[in-house]
Parts: sequence; C-alpha cells; structure tokens
Amino acid sequence: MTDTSINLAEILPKNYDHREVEPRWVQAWEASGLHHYRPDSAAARAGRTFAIDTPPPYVSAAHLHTGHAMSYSQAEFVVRFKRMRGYEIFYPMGFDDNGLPTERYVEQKYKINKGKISRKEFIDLCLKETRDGAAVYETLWRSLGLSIDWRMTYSTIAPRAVRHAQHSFLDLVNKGRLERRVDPILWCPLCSTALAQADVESGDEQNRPMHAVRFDVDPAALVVGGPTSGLIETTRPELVPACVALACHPDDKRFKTLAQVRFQVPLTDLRFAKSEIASDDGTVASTGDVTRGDYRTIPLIFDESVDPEFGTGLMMVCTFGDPEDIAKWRKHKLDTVLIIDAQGRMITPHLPDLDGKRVYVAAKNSSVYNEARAAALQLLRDHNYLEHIKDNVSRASLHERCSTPVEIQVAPQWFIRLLDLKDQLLQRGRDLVWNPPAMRERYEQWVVNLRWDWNISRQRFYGVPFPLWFCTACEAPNFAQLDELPIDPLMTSCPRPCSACGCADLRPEPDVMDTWMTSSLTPLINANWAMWQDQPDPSLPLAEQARSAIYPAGIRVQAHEIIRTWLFYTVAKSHLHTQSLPWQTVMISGWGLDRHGKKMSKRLGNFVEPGEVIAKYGADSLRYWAAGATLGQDLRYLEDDVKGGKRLLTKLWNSTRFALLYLSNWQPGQVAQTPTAADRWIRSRAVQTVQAATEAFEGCEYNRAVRAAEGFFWNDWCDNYLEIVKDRFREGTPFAGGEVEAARHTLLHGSFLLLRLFAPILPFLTEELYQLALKNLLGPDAPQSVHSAAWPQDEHSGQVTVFAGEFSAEALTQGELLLALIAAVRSCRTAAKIGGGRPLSGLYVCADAQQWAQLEPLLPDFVAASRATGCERGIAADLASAEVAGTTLAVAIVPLVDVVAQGE
RNA sequence: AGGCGCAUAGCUCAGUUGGUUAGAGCACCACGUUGACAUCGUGGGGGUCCGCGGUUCAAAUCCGCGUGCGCCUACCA
Repeated sequence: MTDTSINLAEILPKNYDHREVEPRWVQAWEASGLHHYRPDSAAARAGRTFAIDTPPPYVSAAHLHTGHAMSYSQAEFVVRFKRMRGYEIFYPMGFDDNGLPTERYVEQKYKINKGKISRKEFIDLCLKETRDGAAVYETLWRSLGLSIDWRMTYSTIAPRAVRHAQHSFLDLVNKGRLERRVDPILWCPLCSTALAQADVESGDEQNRPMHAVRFDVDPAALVVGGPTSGLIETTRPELVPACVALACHPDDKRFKTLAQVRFQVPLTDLRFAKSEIASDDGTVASTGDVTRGDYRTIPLIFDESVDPEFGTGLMMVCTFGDPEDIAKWRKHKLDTVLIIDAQGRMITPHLPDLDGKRVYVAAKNSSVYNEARAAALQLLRDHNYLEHIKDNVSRASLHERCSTPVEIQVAPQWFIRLLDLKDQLLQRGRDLVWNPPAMRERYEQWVVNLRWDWNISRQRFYGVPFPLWFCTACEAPNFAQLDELPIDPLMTSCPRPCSACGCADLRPEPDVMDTWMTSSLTPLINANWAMWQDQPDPSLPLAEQARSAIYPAGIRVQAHEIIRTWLFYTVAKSHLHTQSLPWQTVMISGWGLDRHGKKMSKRLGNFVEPGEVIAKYGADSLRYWAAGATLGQDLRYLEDDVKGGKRLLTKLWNSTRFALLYLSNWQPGQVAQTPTAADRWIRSRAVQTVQAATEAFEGCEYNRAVRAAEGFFWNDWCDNYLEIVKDRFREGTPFAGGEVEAARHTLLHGSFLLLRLFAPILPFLTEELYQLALKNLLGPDAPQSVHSAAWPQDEHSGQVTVFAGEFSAEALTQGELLLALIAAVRSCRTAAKIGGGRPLSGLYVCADAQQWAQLEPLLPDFVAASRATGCERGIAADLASAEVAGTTLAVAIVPLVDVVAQGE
C-alpha cells in the first residue's frame, strides 16, 4: 500500500471559498495575459483565429441584471471552448454610449431642459455618464469571468468609432447608396426626431375608438342623382383638417359614378379673425370670433388598397396619418397639408381651439384622448360633422425608446436605400449559419416586410455628426475627405469653398446619425476597417495584418429581439461595404425571465442584481444557471438553480480532493497497469462523454454539453466509479499492484478530463483545482492553465485524446451489468435497513453457469463496491434479495454483523 | 390577421434522424454518517407527455385540426 497519510488539507482546503478564489483568478489571468489576442501566435498564423462580436451594451442605462449576465455568459462558453480547441481568440468588448438612449438617460437623470443647456455641456454630461457606466460594466464582466481582451475595447462615441461611422457614410455616398430627400418620415413628437422603421414597435391592444365623420359634397361639383355627403371612419379625428382626398375601391358600386365629385373638408370653412373681432361693435357674442369662408375641397380617388368591407368603404387620406396615406399621396399626387409640428402640436391657426394642442399622450398605455383629439372632436361635434363613435380595438405604432405614438413629418433627411436590395439581403441571411436555425425566420420576415429606406438622420445632439457642410448659396452638400475623419462640422468649418458654386460660406448639417449607423459596424470597427487604407499605426490596438483573420468574424452573439435592428443593419452594412457577411455564424440567445416568466427589466423592477448573486454563490454558480438555457429559449431566474450550481462546485471540489488523496505521493509508471472492469467501463464512458460534449459545443448547444458532463460526473464518476474504486486503496485489499496503478491512472486522467469539460462553464473552480491539485501531477509539460489546456478531442481527426483507444462497447455493456448488480445490493440494503457502511459477510448471485461465467470478470469490483468478503453463486438465507433489471439474475445479501450475531 | 416558438412529475425543465417500463434537478417520503462530500449518500412515491384525428408493427417525437401562453411582423381608413 502507498502511504495515504498525507495531510490533504495542506493541499486542498476542506471547503471551497469562491469569495477568495474568484477575485484572485481575475487578477492572475489579467496579469498573465491569458486572454490577450496574439495575432502572431502559431494558431493565428495557421489560420485558426476565432473572433467574436458581442453586443456593446448601452452603458449609460445602468440597467444590468442577471439576464445580461446570462447572455454574455452563454457567448463566453463558446469562446472558452474554442480557446481550448486551439483557436487564437479575438474577444473585444464594446460600449454603446452613442445616441438617443444615452441622451434620454441623461435628460432624465439630470432633469435637463435642452433649451437651457449648451450642446457642449450636454455632451460632456453624456460622456461622463458613459465613462461611469463603462466602469460598472467592466467590473461586472470581470467578476463574471468573461475572458475578454480588455485592451481591445471600443466605444461608439470614441474617435475610432466615429471615424468608422463617417467613413461608412462617405463610402455609401460614393457608392450611390445615400441620398438626401424631402420625404414623409417616421417621427417621434416627444423626442422631436426622425426614426427608422426599426425604431418603431407595436403598442398593446387597446380601445382606439372609431369616429364617423361626414364629408359634404361640394355643391359646385354635385353629381346628379349622387349622394350629398360621404361618411368616413377614423381613429384620428384631429387629422380631418389635413385631409387631402377620400378614397374608395374602384369596383365599389356605391361610388362608381362619383369620379368628378369633390368633398368639402370639415372645419376648413372656419376663420378665426381675432383682430377684427376686437375692433367689432363690442357686444359679447360667443360666435363672434369665428367667421366662415370657403371650404377646402378634395377629390375622390379610386384605389385597390381600400377594402370596401371596412367601415363605410370610404376612407380619408390625410397628410399624414400612416404609411397608407403616404402611398396614396404618392400614387395619386395629392396635395400636402401639414398640421402637426415637430413637437407634436397642431398647426391650425384658423381653429384656435385646436391650434397648439398636443397630439400625443405622454403617459403610456393611456386610453384617454389626447388634447388635440378632444378639441377636434368638440369642434366636429359643434359643427355637426360627427355622426357617431364606436369602440375599436387596435394597436398604435410607438417609438420603442419612449413609447410615444409615432407621427409622420416631412423633412429633408439622409436615407440609405435598402428597399431595392431585399433579395440580396435575403440571400445573405440564407448564407449565414443560424443557431438555432429557426431564428432565421425572423430576419427573413423583417426583410420581406421592410417598407422604408433607412433614414439615418436624427434631430438630436449626442451622436455622430454628418461629415458634410451645405453651401448657403446653392445648398449643395460638400463632403469631408476620408482622411479628414473623424470630423465635427459644428466645430470645424469646411476647409474648401463649395465645390459646386465656389461660395465660401458653408454651414454644417445640424442633425446627427442614427445610433445604429455606428452599431451596425461593430465587426468592422473591431477590424479597423476605416483604417485599411492607412499606413500601419502602432498606436492602434490591432495589427493590420490581422484584419482578415477577424473580419468576417467567427460568430455574432445576441438576443432575438434585435435581429431586426443590430443584426439586420450589420448584415446590410457588410453587404454594402465589403460584399460579404459580417460573420460566419450567429448565436441567438433568449431572455432572462423573472420567476414568474416575465422578462427581467430594470424598469419593471423584477430584476435580480448579478453582483449580489456572484457574492453569495459565486460567478461559477451564476454561469451554471445560465448554461441551463436551451439556446434561443428564454430562461427563468430561480435561485434554486443557482444553488444547484453551488452544489456542483462543492461536489467537484470534494471528488477532486478524493482523487488527490491517492495520487499525491504517486510515482506513475513504476508498475504496469491492469485495468479492471470498472476502469474499462468508466474510461469508455469518459470517451463517450467527450464526444457528446464536443458535438454539443460545436453547435453552440452548451446546455447539452453541460448535461452530458454533469451526468457523467455525478452518476458515473462519483456515485459509482469512486465508490467502486475506494476499496482498491484499502489496507489488505485483494487487488494487485497493477490494478491499483490502473485506478490511479483513471483518477488522474479522469479528474483532469472533468476539469476540462467544465472549464468553459466554471472557469474559476476548475482553474483553482487544476492549479492546486492536478498541474504538478501532470508533469513538466502540463499546460499553464486549465483554460489553455487542449480540449480532449482533436478537431481534425475527431479522436478523443483522453483514454485514447480505450473505448469499448463491450466494456460499457459489462459496466452496465456491474452497476445493475451494485444497485441490487443497495436495494437489498434499504429493504433490510442495513446502512451502506456496514460490511456484508454473504453476497450471492443466482445465475446459471453461462451467466456466472459472464459475471466472473466483474466480481472483484462488485465485491469491493458491496463491502462484502466475497461473492458466491446461489441464493442464501432470504434476508434480502433483489432482481437485477432485465435479467434473471437475483442478488441476495447477508450482513456481516447478523452472521456474527447468529454464530454467537 | 400572418409567422415563429412553447405546452412533458407539485415546481423549473431535458428528451436531435419515431423504437424497452418517458428522464433530471428542486420539493416530498423512508433509510443511512469513523475516511472526498450532510453543501452528502441510498432507496422510494409521483406523469391522460394540452385536446382531437391521422400515418405506422411502433408516436412525447411525424402530419392535420383545435385550445392556451409568449414573441415577431402586419393592420391600425
């Protein structure tokens, strides 16, 4: 027997303390540069670089919860797996501090009135919040163990990203993809800015009453025998004064004869003439402030898009209530009557009761009429245009950042033309590898349903400035040169006179770019795309020669709700700029939900602070919870599941301690090993497990990998193999030296295998165990860290490298039989109320000669695991017995103490 | 209104080419601690796999219809 009297506690403390261990490894990994990207490494030179593109979170929002910890952990499982597979990892972290979300956050936090603060003061506040937020994020990501190369960060408002966004803009100008148009655009009246289709979401269903409004036929255009009025139904009566046509279906018999008719627009005859009233005779007259003039009259148009069955079959067309209005306005070349201003106030000087009233309700989900609607209804009622009101359930289109119903404004904006590229963008989506595959459908549907070109102008302060000036004389845009970027035309005047007319007086574009204009470039920013033409700049974080290795990137990881935005825009940009996909693969994660199944959010208050969970249970436990989600599916946060992670940590700690007990003073190789049935079984199971875990990780299915590893670890390794093998090290064991040697080999390589299988999920615990317990045992060539150890399956050959060549189906079958026998003994013990620790004097298996021959190789392990003195064929006293599942074998036991008692 | 996803034990969820008696963790019941682990072990109870119909020797799994929930998109005159 080997000396087992070593003091185990000196090597591994009895308990694992994540509070002490985790921060220590964060420091050590940082100091050793373990996560640094090395473009000149052997792997990189061999073309094995793996670049990952993860979401740059809005740092200013300070909204971190365990849902975020979940999705970033899931991304990182794959990173760690790839690193162990031998890839050079490029894992940067971005911070999105650009654009409207930041502005709104700063406005609310400091209760800012934009009229009373300078643009510069405001931007400085945004930058401050941005820095503070980034620090909070970095602290959390580090404590979560994310293996980010922190030298490779980017910020979407920093010069490098600004340069990219402006470079992208100019490149698209050169490619003829960008144009400035005066067009109806989606508009948020609360934020006073234009929006893109992707910034709009559907509101909840609510009652949006339908108002029937009568339009009288203009007597001058009356059709003989035709009606004298038409009835329309609208949810937006305040838009009636902006009506420019009534529309019906061309086949609708009711209106067929009315091609020449004109309708009077209600309320347009009213004239408010305050000065005249004031100089009037002075008598008090309630109607005295209104006089009557001519109605504005509008045509009837015929359009296939009108549903004759809907409402009255007659529809009003306003400029502009919705995209349908725009379509008819374009097609039929209708007039334009704008009655809502940029702040969402009515412009109706002739209707003072309505003029200046807001068209939106700031409080979300309110079914209360907005003030403009209430005023318009009163007017329509007073003047007898309102026939009736009825309930109607529908949804409003809301600005997704503030939930204000969107309006349509007309203003000059910069557009990236995308609608003509739908087919090409769909093809890109099909060329991309989607995990899970079903998520491609969301992209497909978004592209198919795209109705607006991408409007990138935002009437805000905090964002990337457009790199151009307008000539004050001829209005021609004068663009900056690529080598002048980044540039802020508000701060720098145009270095040249107008290229069109030579005028020297140019003014900057006051708008800023849509935040997605920058975010859509993250893979290109990481690759320093805008600098590809430059001379190499040593101050940049990335060597230029590395760019082809990291662009297109290996993988994009993100949640499903931003497929239509971040993913779509990124695909579009890469298509336009580099004629390629931005990445080979996407991995779409779900949401973190609260225990009731609602999406976690800071705003709803149903969130859990990840920092608190990490403090209490450790980052590894939190990561274990995150690993439980099926890819693409949402995952509830349940503290019990995190506790399950903690249990696994403890079990791994203790089982490795156990292995170490018999390995510490071991000199391997002095005795030839002769594996027993149990050794051959567990080694084959190990090989099987590696294959399953590898296959799962390759498909981004980390949860399947964890399940495979955990099942092997708990059920096979701990509950059975370790129990069987204990007896091999007992004083006076019948096992020979070669069998003890085999057990030691199994313990060492099995333990190391387990640490590697769990390393992507539980980086701290596995590293601690590796460094304290296993590294020295593995000899001088042992890897520096468990995270730089080779994954136990070779990618090229597909061969499992641990217990190589030892897989045997027969060993597995034999092992199953052995486990069944052991389970039968346990069952007997329970039936006879005999504890597992009590030795047995009698152990019998009822078997025929052939079965017995089959069992004989198993008997040493069986007897050892049963704590019996031996095993015989046949049934003894009926103290307890159990069937072995699926066979005719029966097992019976006799507890040692009872025999002793009987004998006395 | 269209699309996608989900529906399996009391709870949270696995179950990938259809194939023994449908699984895990938690919870529950009983038993068991002097050697890795009570943050544990062993044994056990517990399921109309949402419903109906179909294909098949065989369906939780495939097909059709329906119900409920979630999400995406549209409509929102």
